[in-house]
Amino acid sequence: MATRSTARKDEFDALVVLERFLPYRLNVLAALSSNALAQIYAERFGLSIPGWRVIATLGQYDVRTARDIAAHGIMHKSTVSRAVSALEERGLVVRRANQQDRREELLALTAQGRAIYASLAPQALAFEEQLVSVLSREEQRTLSSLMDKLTRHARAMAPDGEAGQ
Amino acid sequence: MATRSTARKDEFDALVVLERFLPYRLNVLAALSSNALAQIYAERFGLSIPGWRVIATLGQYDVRTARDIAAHGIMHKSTVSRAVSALEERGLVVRRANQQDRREELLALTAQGRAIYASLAPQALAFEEQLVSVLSREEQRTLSSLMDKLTRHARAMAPDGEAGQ
DNA sequence: GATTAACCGTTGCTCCTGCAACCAATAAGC
DNA sequence: GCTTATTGGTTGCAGGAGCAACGGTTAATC
Repeated sequence: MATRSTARKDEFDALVVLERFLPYRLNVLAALSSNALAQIYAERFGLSIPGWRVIATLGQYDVRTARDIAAHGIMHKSTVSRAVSALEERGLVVRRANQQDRREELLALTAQGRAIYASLAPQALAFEEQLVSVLSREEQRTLSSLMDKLTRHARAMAPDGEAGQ
Repeated sequence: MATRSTARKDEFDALVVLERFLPYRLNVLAALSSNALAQIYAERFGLSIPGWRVIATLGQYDVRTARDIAAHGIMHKSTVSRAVSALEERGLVVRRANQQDRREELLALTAQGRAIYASLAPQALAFEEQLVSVLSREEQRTLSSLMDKLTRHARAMAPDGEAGQ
């Protein structure tokens, strides 16, 4: 193993090569993308990451429960709960009790919330566009399809309801 | 816009479709993979995520500074600092002052640290293998190459030294 | 060569986040 | 129908993580 006194193996007998280890690479890429995106919605709108995710989900789906949002984005339910409270306090989100099942609350954006969504969405898309601009359209489609496959499989692998609780 | 009283747009006029929005998808996939992997090194070895990353980096590169590790894995320098302190206290990592530049410290695994690395690495690889098993070898190579391109570009886009500070 | 700037790493502070326990409501079991 | 389990959501608590300010060291500037 340690043959030389001042060993410098430089990944000779490395067991895991991080640059090829998918979970590590996914984290690095997700962190880079998240950090960059966060600058937009944090600085300009004072939104946290979960806050933006809640708004984006409600912007797309109109009405959802906190549980749905958590499961969709692999967030802890307490994370979503607190994000929703903060957004409600700022008047961006409203809760409405579901009369069919009064355990859950139906969430929706207010007019103000939709305004932020409408203002933020194009900037988010522009960022994404810039990010994927190194790939050809064909490559983008391929990446998309591979990620879908992987995500479906990863969700299936996750212990029971780990797909967000 | 809101044409019907009980609107249910279901992504009709959604500005951002999360299922196709790359940063969101990257986060979801990274979270799924991280959560699953964390179970291995948290439960069996009491390691935090940054802790495991430090060990994996030193396992591969033998000797690195905290700064290197942070930049490599897009972690904040304080995160790495605290992870290293914890690992040192457990006797898994040693610091050695660099005599050429006494600002930085050269980090390395102890025998005990290497033992954990050796025990953990195969399990991590097995998990990765299981994760990518939905893809053919060809698809795995393609994904790998696309992710490399994207990551290089994302690193270049990041403000100056954001590639880990 | 003295001052200034840049850099590595640590730490106090604060906020975030996950866990687990909990409340309220519904569903299941008997 | 009453008890028990499950579920959606909240919250106290404790650990984790980012920010910014700092000490100590080296590089740059003049």
